[in-house]
Amino acid sequence: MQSFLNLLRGSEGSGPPLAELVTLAGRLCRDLQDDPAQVQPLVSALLDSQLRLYLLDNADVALVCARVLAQQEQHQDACRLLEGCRVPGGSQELVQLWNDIHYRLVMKRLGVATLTPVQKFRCRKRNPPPPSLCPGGLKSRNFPREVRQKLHDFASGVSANPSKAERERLASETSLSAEQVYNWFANYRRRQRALLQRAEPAPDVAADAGAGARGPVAPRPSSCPDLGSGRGDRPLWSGGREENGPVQSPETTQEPWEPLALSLDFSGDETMPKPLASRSLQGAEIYQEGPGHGPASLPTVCPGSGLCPLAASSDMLDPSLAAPESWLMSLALASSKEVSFQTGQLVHGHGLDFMMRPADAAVSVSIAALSEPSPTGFAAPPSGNPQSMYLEECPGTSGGQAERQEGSFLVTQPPPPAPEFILTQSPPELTPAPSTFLGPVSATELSQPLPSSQVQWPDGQASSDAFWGARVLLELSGGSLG
DNA sequence: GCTAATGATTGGCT
DNA sequence: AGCCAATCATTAGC
Repeated sequence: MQSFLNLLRGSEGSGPPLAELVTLAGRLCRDLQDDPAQVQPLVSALLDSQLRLYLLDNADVALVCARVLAQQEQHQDACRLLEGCRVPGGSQELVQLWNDIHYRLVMKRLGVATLTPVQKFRCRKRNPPPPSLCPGGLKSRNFPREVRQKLHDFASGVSANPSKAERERLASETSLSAEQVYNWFANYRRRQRALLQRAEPAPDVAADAGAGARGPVAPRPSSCPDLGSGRGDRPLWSGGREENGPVQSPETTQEPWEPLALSLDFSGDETMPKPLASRSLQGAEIYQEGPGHGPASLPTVCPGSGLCPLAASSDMLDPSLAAPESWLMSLALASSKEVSFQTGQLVHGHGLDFMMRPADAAVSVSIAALSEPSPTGFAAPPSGNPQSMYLEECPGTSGGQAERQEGSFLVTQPPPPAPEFILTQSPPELTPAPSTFLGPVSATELSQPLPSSQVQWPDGQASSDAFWGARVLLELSGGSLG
């Protein structure tokens, strides 16, 4: 120490110091930084030296000197010192010290002993470190947008549970580490679940039976790569800041529909394509046929020009119907577009079975969900009190005088006095149409623009089990179908 | 300044 | 190792 001070004094006035002197000063500072009795005179000598500008280009010298100044409450001097030093490549430690100094100033000003993380952040924003300390500037902690988009696309389009090989590939493609990719997907899954749980207003007891909330991801059919990881891994259609997944057609992004609050309880069934489920109750849209079975092959949602405007007023819809019933309904509607209603006709499509039955009032759609893929046949009408909602065939675009779109329905809210929505406790049989309801469908009416239909929902069960086994029993109970 | 989103960490569990 | 919940620190958007 003393020999260094002598060396320092001997070097003054003779031009720039030797690099060795600067290096020695830095090493000494680092070695003595925890010894106040020695570091104080060292710092005084360094700062009093005519060579201080050179010495302070050493990161350790600058660090220790500024720290000592800060400890002596000479914050302004410490900051000026940090602003003046030219450490090659910058220094994280110096930036940290810069921040610490400003934290102390803020604490002093506010009269507090500590700062919250947010207060520290604001302090850093207001007092960015000098460029000489961080030449590259402050980097955003968040991943670049393109990176997040890529990860999100993978999560929504392929799997939210990528294999190790997939994660490594994504890591190389995004310049992230494998651990970062892993964390991203873990957070993604977790937050998608949280999103669903938050949007879930009422527990569905029946739906929860037999499927633990933390159960493993339901196996996905090989033909359904899109949905593999379950209830939480699909993006909302238009909610939040998340980008839309690839399932959504470009057209849908242009629609001004309000995102419907989701209230899903798949309860172990993780195969439900939530976006479709929620969207199915939103606005005018039709489903176009898609190949194969299962949600991944669901028809592409596209806005129908007045066709099938589900949910005349979506805000009246009970969010608990957003899925999966509504989604099944959508499937029903989608599939029903493919057929003409024929009494007794069995229709297969999209993994669902439909049967058209003769009746004399309205269309009753009963949905029963099975846990196994449905072969043919029909699900027994659900027991208990089904919830009911009403469907009307789409009125189209011209003030209700629409073209007939066979199988295209409009979900309407029930007339008053039903306050909330359409979930009335009704007997398993057909719910009588309200007075303002358009009423039963006659054979002749079915060939007219606005046949009415009524849908009965099972209580709970449909939302509990796998979509794959869902059967829809579409009972066409209105008149004979000419 | 507030709030929600985001990335990371920790500890427990299988 | 992989997943989870809880939590923290940071950040963007308003």
